[in-house]
Amino acid sequence: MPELPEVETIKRSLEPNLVNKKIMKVQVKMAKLIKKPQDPEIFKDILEGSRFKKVKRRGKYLLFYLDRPWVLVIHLRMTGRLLLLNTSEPIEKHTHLIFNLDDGLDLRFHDVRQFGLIYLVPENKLDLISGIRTMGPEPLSEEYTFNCFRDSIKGKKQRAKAFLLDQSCVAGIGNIYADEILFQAGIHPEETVNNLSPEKLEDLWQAIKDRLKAGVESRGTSIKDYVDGFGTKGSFQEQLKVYGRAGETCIQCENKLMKAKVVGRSTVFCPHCQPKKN
DNA sequence: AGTCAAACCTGGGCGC
DNA sequence: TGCGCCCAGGTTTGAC
Repeated sequence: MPELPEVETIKRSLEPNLVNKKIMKVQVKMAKLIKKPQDPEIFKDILEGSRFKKVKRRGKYLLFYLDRPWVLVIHLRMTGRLLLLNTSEPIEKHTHLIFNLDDGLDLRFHDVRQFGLIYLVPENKLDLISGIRTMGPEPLSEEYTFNCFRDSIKGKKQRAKAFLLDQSCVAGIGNIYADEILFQAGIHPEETVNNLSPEKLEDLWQAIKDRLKAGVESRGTSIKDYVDGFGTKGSFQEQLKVYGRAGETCIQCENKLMKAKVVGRSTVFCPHCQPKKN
């Protein structure tokens, strides 16, 4: 479900409402989602009595720092949700984890497909989580300069779509934003990245920053499941130019948008505005 | 180094 | 209404 803009929006909705809140009780309803530590009782023992100090995002991961040297790390994968609700609210189906806080609110983890990942690791051992250990640069950070981007692409023979979806190349992009970025940059999803001209590389770098930034400003894309920590939908779906529009008309040239499988993911693009060189 | 299919799950939508 | 099939915002694994 959520890509960088959605996870960032969730982070922003949760942080002001979690900082300094104490976890009174942890209810584990589906232990298999807790990947570390293995024993859910240890998970509960460390969390109960802790206070949230800070919430961060890294790629598509949410990091909840505590007033103990431990970090709660959550990846929402496809259908995960984190919601702040009154304890009195009925517990919806597919709610797998509940944190009862000291102000009458719950932080609840809800996940229809049960793909979500939950970890509790020592603050200085975030590298135990392989997806974080190998995570590429944050595309909206100041450090993600054109030089940084160009270096990250140097020598790569992946297709453009594969590069964007590879979290070790650049953090946080998923299927929706990958298609939107490639359309904006005018790059065919199957173009090999080391074939791109310097101009096209610049376009791609700009498009990564621009589309992700626009997604954050619209508070994410709500197509099926995505909502922020208060259940509020985003609005970036209104600005999608290719994703979900296969067979419809390109907004730039009036040709028909094509659908293809690239890197095992459904991909929509305009063959005219995103030509392939070879 | 890259690509591909399968696996992990449930539910929605479609054709019949 | 029901059945079977395909699809879905992500990532890992193992085979080539």
